[in-house]
Amino acid sequence: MLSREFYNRDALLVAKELLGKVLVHELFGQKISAKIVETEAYMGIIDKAAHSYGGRRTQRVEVMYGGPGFSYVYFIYGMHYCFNVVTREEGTPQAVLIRAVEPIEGLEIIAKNRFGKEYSQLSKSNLRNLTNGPGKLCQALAIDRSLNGEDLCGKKLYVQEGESDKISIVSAKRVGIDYAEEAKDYPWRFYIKDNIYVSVK
DNA sequence: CTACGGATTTTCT
DNA sequence: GAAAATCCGTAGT
Repeated sequence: MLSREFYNRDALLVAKELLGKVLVHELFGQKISAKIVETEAYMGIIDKAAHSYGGRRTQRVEVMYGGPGFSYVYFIYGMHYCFNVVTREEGTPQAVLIRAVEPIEGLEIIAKNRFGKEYSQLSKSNLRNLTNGPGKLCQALAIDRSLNGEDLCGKKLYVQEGESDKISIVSAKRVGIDYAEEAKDYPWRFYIKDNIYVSVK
């Protein structure tokens, strides 16, 4: 798995380098894994789109103020979870939102979690919508509030190296942050070019 | 293919 | 009391 030091850097750098790596959740002795294909950097104090903008420090965002390499999971729109990786040292509240992944292992569990069906019964539309969004991948990988604050340098939820294929990275505006004034146009979303699981091209 | 609105509840003001 | 780092179904082109 990735070292604590990997996460102890600016979210912009970590967001780019997480692309192509593999997110793993071990649950009930089963392994669910998926390649990270889309991320967004949230740069903390100076970023109007970040939950920690201006040093806002509430119960919800507390984990962002802790050390690097821990998970930040929050509940949004009354029904979805979003999974982030906390970056930078204690006191500097940055994070990287994982926006989309490509399923690798545990396909049956993923299919069941998302659509309550066997993998072989999924429609073409089902397959395309398995993990191509922040809320969708949390449902697919069974990530919920109980995993908020989880140590990603542990054995339950972690990120490991992927295949060392060369990937082409695209930068784009972040999604769903129209309230963030000038910050809404910053090119702080990154994704793997031509990957079909990317949520917004 | 795009556009739109409803769902549903935590979180913060 | 309002907004939210989203998703899904339906209707229209």
